[in-house]
Amino acid sequence: MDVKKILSSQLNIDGVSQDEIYAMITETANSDLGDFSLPCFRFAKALKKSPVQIAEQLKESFGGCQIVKEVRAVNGYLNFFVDNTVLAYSVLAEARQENFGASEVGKGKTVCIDYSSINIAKPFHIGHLGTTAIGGSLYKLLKKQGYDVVGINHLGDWGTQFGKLIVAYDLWGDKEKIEQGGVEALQEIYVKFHREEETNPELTEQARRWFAKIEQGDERALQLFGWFKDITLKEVNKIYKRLNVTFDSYAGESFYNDKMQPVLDELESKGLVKVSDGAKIVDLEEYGMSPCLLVKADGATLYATRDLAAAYYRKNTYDFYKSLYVVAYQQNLHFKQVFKVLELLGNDWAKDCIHVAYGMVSLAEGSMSTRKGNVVWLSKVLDSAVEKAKQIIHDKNPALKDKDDVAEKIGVGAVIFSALQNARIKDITFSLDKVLNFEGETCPYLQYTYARTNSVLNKAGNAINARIAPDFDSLQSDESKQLVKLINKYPSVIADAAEKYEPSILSKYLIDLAQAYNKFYIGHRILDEELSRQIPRLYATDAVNKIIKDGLALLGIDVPEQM
RNA sequence: GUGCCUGUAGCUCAGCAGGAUAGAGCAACGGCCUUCUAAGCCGUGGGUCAGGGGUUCGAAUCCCUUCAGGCACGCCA
Repeated sequence: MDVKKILSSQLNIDGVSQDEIYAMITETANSDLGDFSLPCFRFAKALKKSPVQIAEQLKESFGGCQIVKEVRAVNGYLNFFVDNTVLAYSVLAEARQENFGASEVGKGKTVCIDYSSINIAKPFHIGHLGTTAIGGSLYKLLKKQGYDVVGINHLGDWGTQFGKLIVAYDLWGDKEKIEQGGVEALQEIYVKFHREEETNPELTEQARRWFAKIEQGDERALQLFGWFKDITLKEVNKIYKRLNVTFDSYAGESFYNDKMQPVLDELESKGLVKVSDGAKIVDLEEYGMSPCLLVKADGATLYATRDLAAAYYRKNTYDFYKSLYVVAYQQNLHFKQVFKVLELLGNDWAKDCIHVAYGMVSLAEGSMSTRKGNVVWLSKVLDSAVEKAKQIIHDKNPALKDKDDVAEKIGVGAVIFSALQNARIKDITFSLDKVLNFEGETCPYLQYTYARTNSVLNKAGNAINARIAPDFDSLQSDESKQLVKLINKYPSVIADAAEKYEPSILSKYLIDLAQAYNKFYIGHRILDEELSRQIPRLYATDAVNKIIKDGLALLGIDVPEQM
C-alpha cells in the first residue's frame, strides 16, 4: 500500500500539484518524529506564510484517514504517525497475495538485453560474472514488471583469433584432448600460439590466411570453427544453468556479417561517411567525440559497424521499447558513438538504446590477460564456493538432508550475490576470501533467514489458516513496525531496481528485510503466543519467506529449504 | 592534454530528483544457545561525508574549483 499516496491525496496546497506533494513526502529518519513527513519550507514564498504556519494550517485541514494515527506540526514539518495495526492489517494481506511485487507497467512493451556476450574459445572468467549476473537479473526484474524481454548473447564469434586457433590446433592440437579438456585445452594452445608468434611472424601470417578461409566459407575452416563454437557453448551452458541465466538469442558477431552493408549504404546516402587515412568514419567532432570507425583502410569492418547493424536488426525484429547493453564502462565512448550515429541516421529510437555500464573486475594479484593465460575461471570460483559451503554444513549442521544440493545453492548464490550487492558502477577487486565470507551482509545470511522462516512456518503447521480473528495490535513493537514497513516496500523496490537497471537496490533491500526479520524473530516469540496473536506474526514470517525467495530468484539465486 | 566515472568509519559499501541527530556489514573488544535454526541477536569503540568556495531556511546530496584514483580517446573487441 502506498502510504505517501494516501497522504498526498489528503493534502491541498495552492499552486502545488498532488504529484509534487507526493514527491516531497519523505520517510522520517527518527521514528520519534513520526513515520512520514512533509517539509513545508518550500511553500513559504508562494504562500507568503512561514513554514511553521503552513504546517499548522495543513495539520488543521488534514481530513484524516484510517492509516494515520496522529498528525503533528513541528518546526515547519508536518509529521504523520502511522497506525501500525491498520498498516499491518492491509500490508500483510497484500503481501500474502500470489503476485506480490509484480507489476504491469511494461505490458505490451519489449526490452532487449544484450548481456554476457562471451567469446568463443575463450575462458568464462570472473570478468564475465558482472555482465552475466546483472543482465540475468535485469531480465527477471523487467519480466516481473510486465515487459516482454529478449535476452541476447552477442557471441564474440568472429575475428582473426579463430585463424590463430586453427593454426595452433594444426600444430599442437589433439582432437581427443580438446574434446575432453574443452575451452581450457583450447586456451592452452592459444596461449602457446601467442608465445611462439612473438618469435615467428610467419605464424601470424598463416593465421590471417586461415581467417580469410573462414570468411570465404572454406569447408575445413568452417568445420573447425563450428567445432570450437560447439565446445564453448556446451561448456558455457553448464555455467549458465548454475547461474540461472537464459537467452532467447545467440546472434553474435558472425550473424551480422551480411547485415552491415545496408547500414553502410544508408550512411553513405545520407552523406555521413568521410574517408580519413583510408578508413571510413563518421565524424563526430561537433559532438565532442572522436570519430566512429566503420571500415578499416584494408576494407574490414569494425566493432561499431557490427553494433550498428545489430541495433537495426533488433529494432526491426523486436520493435523494442528499450534496448539495453550490459557492458563494462570501458566502452562508454563506443556506445556513445554508436548511439549518436543511429541518431544522426534519423532514428528516433536511438534514445531507447541504453548502455548499462558496470565497473571493472580486477584481481588483487594484478590484471587478467587471456593471452597470457592469467585468468580466474568462473567454474573454479563456483566450485570453491560450493566446497566451502560443504565444509560449513559439515561443521554446523552435519545431519542436514540433501547436503550437496544445499551447498550448491549456497556456494553459487554467494558468488552471484557478490556481483549484485553493490552499485554496478563500482569497481571490484576480486577476492575469493571475501566471496567465501558467509557472515553479515551476504547471500548465505539471506538464505539462512529464509530457512529460519521455513522452520517457523513448518512448525506452525496449519495455524496460519485458523479461523480466528488475527489480533494485529500484537504488532506494535518497533521491530514489528519496521518489519511491516519493509514488507510494504517490496513492490516499489522492484520497480526502482528495474527502472534504474540496478539489481543492487534489490540486494540491499533484501539484506535490510532479513535484518529486520531477525531482530523481530529474536525479540518476539511466535509459536508460544495464543493463536490470535500468533497469526499476524505468522503472516509476517510468511511474507518475509515469500519475499526472500522471490527476491533472490530475481537475482538468479536459489534458496535451500533448510540449511 | 580532453571527456566520463569514482572518492562517506581501519576495510567493503548504503544514503545523493536537497530535509531534522550520516547508517549497515567486515575487522576489534564484551555479552546472549535446557525455549520457534547462534550462517543469528545485543552492546562498545570508530566520521573534517577527499579539500576549498558557492546556491539555499537547510548540502554527504545541487553548482564551481582543486586534489587523488580509475577508464577512454582511429583502423582490437
